[in-house]
Amino acid sequence: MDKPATIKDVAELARVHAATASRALNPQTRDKVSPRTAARIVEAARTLGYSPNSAARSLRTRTSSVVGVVIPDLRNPVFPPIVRGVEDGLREAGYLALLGNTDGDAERERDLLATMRGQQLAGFILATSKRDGSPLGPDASVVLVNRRTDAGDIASVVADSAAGVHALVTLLVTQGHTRIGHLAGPQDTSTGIERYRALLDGLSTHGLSPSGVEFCDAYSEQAGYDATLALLADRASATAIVAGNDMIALGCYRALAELGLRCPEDVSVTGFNDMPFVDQQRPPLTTVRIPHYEIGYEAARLLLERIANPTSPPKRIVLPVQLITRASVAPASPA
Amino acid sequence: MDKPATIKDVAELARVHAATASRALNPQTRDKVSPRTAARIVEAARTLGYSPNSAARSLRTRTSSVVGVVIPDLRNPVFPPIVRGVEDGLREAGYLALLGNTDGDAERERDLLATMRGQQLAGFILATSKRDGSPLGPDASVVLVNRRTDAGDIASVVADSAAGVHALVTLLVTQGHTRIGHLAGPQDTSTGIERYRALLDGLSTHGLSPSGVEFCDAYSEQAGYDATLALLADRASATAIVAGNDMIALGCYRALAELGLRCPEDVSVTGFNDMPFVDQQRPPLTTVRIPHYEIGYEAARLLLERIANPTSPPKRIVLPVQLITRASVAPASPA
DNA sequence: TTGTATGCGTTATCAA
DNA sequence: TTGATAACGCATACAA
Repeated sequence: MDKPATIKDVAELARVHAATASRALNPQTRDKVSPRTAARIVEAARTLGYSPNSAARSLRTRTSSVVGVVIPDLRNPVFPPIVRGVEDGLREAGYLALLGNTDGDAERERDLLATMRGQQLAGFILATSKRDGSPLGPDASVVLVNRRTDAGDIASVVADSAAGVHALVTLLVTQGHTRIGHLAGPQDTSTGIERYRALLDGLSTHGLSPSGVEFCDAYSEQAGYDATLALLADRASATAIVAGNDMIALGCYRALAELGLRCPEDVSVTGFNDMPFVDQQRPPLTTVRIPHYEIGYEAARLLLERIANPTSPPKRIVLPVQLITRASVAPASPA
Repeated sequence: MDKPATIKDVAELARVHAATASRALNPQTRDKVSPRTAARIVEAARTLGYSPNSAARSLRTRTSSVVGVVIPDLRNPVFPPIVRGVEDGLREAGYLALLGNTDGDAERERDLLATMRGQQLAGFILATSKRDGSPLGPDASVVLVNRRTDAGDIASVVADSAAGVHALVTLLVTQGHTRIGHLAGPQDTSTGIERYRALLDGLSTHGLSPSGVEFCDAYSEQAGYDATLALLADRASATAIVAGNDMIALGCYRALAELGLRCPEDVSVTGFNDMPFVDQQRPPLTTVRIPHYEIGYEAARLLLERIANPTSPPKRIVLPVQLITRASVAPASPA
């Protein structure tokens, strides 16, 4: 077992030509060879421990069983379950995931995609958050995660952000809140802008408008902290705050504590994502659970579908979300 | 820009032969071509947006710029920062990471490595936890993370578990604890066994032996919960519990609460890893911080070193850990 | 310093 | 149904 066996070795052992061995070993073309010789070839491959050289195959077929997966930062807790779902979905079809982080930097993303493009990848799953630009040539198989192009000409898998925000708004209104502020996520991300729009929309169906909106420049605890201070400096009257995501909500918690405001007695707070451990915060956070793993899994399935059938119209999958009610929301105080 | 430019296109545009273009574009052999023509070739490559076909290159050179990274489960919070560090370290050298999860399943690991082996990878970074067996042929470049072979013949990067455990023991003893129990991690993992041994060793230097040891079959909250019940059923006398990691410690928290025991008043608890959000638990957890990102980064550097120089003796890097003292440890009550 | 020739392992086309 | 042949794009030993 010095050098890995090639298809030629297999062919020799099975006393056929390499081309025949190739046909027998390839599920696509197996029926073009007689069952008897096919069995002999498969047997030979097994005894030799043959595994095809993917470089040679890629060179010949101009594709591979590897998919590029590009995300902003794996340390952001929403991405691990997504990537895990992607990986599981890919592996079922014998595909592997090539992972890259961009930190939300457009230049890093360009570099990374350029590097990946040289790798004969079968396709891409992009979970980067920026909304602008179609990142790859039209010939590439691409699935977007948590992100859609305005044109809608690229396949995508997203959670139903709008439904989640509407559920939050309905919950708050039901609890008697009428002064509802918003800590919006970055508006150059599709989640940020979608949730903001959904909030405006949801409030208006109840005849309300936001009691202040602050825009965070990042989905970070610090940005949430800063935005909360700004929001409550302008108008201290909001009795409920809808945060763009859980990290922002945690920053909001800290700012409220510093201002001497209690949650939920003085101000109700909601998040988005249902990150690990937000159920153990003080108070446990009311939020919207997104099926991260399923998003990744569906994205992988969708990409494989597109690879198999590139001309089919690009699907857009929207997965349902779930309202998770916890102690950070209480009825509005009569004050 | 229909089909990607090949080296032949570049050569044609620069009015040289493909071989010359290859030499000029390859850092290794750039000095074998005159500066003037080299500049012309580089310029041509740039205008054509040339990027080398990695499949062809791999086929020719029998290697690639891709490294396999194998972990148990990306959703375990210790791994994202490690993988991120790996990725950053690799990218500095133009390498990419092919990621795979095994769920700690030996068969899945075998399958995955078999699939990856067919991909002409330059090397492997293995963060799987099982201790047994050398997973790949001796010819492969491999770096182990959080794991060492008993033989020590494979390069590895680990945190100094023993020092961390010793620091915890010293802290507890200094606080007056003499009855210290242990919720050991799985003993088929190197971290589990190392921490257990270090605990025995650390206690013995203070003339103590453990006040009960329970072995968890997984690094999970549930396993920690079960083990705590078992530990305190046998002997309710432990005033401090050293958990194998943070997840086990959280399970311990839950079990203590259920038993009506207060932490830290009745029982002090320590964890290991300093996962996100354990500083926000009730009480905030005393634990040992492991430099996860740096471990990944150093693993990547070490692997690249070995790829460049395969015959050099395999290094074993041990990174320092840091004791994080929080409210889950209090002086032993005189009871 | 540059050009020529060859082969890496596989698959697709063509012929038998 | 099988065999022969060529080509994918690149890097290198050798010749010029």
